[in-house]
Amino acid sequence: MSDSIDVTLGNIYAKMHKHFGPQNRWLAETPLEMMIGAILGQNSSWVNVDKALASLREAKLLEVEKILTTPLDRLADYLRPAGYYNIKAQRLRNLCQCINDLTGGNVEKFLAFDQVELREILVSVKGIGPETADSILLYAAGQPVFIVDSYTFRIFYRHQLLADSVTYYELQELFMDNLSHDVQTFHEYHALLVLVGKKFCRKSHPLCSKCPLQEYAGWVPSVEE
DNA sequence: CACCAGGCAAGTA
DNA sequence: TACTTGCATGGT
Repeated sequence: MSDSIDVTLGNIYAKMHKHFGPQNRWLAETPLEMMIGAILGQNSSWVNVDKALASLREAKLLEVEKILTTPLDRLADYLRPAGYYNIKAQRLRNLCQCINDLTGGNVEKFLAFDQVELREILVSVKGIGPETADSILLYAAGQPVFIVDSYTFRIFYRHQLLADSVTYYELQELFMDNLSHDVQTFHEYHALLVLVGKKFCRKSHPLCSKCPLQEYAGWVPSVEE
């Protein structure tokens, strides 16, 4: 077909990268801070997560031991700006308890577990689901896993690039089967999807004609053998 | 004012 | 298994 366009996940990435340029995403100062940020970021804006992280840092609570020993209601108080502060305080506790149990509180050792094993450990922690686990794997452990989030679903669904019934793992598999497993690329791809989602693919809005991915709407991404 | 933000677990049928 | 609901502050 002379008028067909080549729709691959690589081309979609290239299109976004050309439109927005490279992304310098926020990165926490330490791996533990990354993990905490991943939990605080659940269904919350990062502006507010940063405030919570800053107050934790100010109070010198960014340590496994401190999070385990600080009274839950006091810990929760620092988390207020991030929302869901009671639940998130407990979730931070659960993660730190897990790190303590497995490696005596040694974060480096904890993150050095084999990728598959670490993922199983993470999702077994109450309060850590698929996306939070993958965020920790990519950003804190430096493992090449693709993070699927609500923006990823919404952007691809709205452009009719996938059925609404696909699961987290099916979509993750699609990306990981068709992209090179490169940490930096996965960082960038995810960041660009978040950007496109915020700018051109918001909830309760129709397909946006200004979206750089608009020309791909209705095509089925070709898959490598 | 209404709506939304880089989810997750628990409850219901 | 497949929905629905609670959690909560702060920005647009």
